Amino acid sequence: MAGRRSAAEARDTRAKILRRAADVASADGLEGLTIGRLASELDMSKAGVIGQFGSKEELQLATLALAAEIFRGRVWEPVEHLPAGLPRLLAVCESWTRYAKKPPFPGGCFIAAASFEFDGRSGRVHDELAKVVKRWRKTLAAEVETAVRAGELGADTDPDQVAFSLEALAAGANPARQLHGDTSAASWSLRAMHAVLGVPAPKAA
Amino acid sequence: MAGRRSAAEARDTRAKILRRAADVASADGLEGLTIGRLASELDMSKAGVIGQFGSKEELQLATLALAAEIFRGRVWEPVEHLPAGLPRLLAVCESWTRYAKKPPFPGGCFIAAASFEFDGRSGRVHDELAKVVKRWRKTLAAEVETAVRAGELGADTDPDQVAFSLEALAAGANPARQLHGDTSAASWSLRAMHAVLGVPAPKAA
DNA sequence: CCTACCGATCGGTAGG
DNA sequence: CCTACCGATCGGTAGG
Repeated sequence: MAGRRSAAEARDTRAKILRRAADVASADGLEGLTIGRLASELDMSKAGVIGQFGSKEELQLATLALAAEIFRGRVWEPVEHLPAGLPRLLAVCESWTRYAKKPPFPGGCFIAAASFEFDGRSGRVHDELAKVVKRWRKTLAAEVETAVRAGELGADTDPDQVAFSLEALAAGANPARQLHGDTSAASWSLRAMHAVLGVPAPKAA
Repeated sequence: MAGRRSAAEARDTRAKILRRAADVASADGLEGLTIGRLASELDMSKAGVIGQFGSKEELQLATLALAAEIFRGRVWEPVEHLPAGLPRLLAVCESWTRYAKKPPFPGGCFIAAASFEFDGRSGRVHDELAKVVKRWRKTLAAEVETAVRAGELGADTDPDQVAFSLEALAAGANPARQLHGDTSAASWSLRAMHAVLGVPAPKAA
């Protein structure tokens, strides 16, 4: 036991490491993620952890890729089948808000936290993060464009402006919930998103 | 030379350390702030740096206090003299946006970054940060209430909802500018804040 | 505010 | 994927 493993076992181990890495990084940041801590929490050796990835940076990139995949699975995939334009955009707001309210990681939305953590740095993690977020923004902006063409949103709507606003409002739910314990954070977030899209908010809660 | 210093010299040194600490922490986080790095950048010994504060946590708290003071000086104080309510609220949006566009620290707004960095942790830095942000939210919400009483905002306006939205939109300018290099981040932010306050945006840019 | 030092932990490697 | 190990750096202290 404890020697080299089969390819299938190695894949399992890799997945186990990444799950835990995402949990840790969601709370303590991608930089606060350390190989030694991961090893002890997983009852593995440091060499066993890092051997799967080669370097901490590769581990960070793989963790980011997992988080992006989970985000997509929880926010985009559930609404993908809906008609493009405003209906799907509103559904995204809802799945996004649900995601922010019950995040898959203990520290909340990983992407939002990492965006603020790495915005001032340089390197591959910064670059990859920028790519991931830009892709999501483009998805949102394209949806806004469709809604404008369908006449569901005003002709003077700026898709990039709307995409920026939605993202900022979604991200804001994170510190609101976790820093201040605001239980209404998700509902604030959703109502503000609705307002951006010109959907009237129901009176009171 | 290099022995004990007078009280006045010690104060100067303390201020110099904190300035640099805020610069470093704005880019690399309050946790990424290390005593050794600070010492070498300031051409001091580690003992000289930490001796002023006693522990890293105290240094983090002092850095946060400085950042909060600078924020207040750049965002609130310039508009404090204006009439309370919507006029002052709009002026806050402008000074806030200016602040986000030309931040006093290389890594952008310190408070926003720290909020996302520490929202999932516990301890004195988390608690103090929560206090600082809550104080600011209360200032905003009070201003909204004044505007509602003056009839400048609709009677069904929820002050906490508005405060949340403004803060999220201001914070969002940070990763937009630094992660994606969006030069329009500040203007997106301002226009979205205006929309929240029911102020019509000027057509196009 | 300095020198000199402490134990702990960092990322990572050699070799099996 | 483990043991055993590397140099570098971490936060912090003693003592002047």
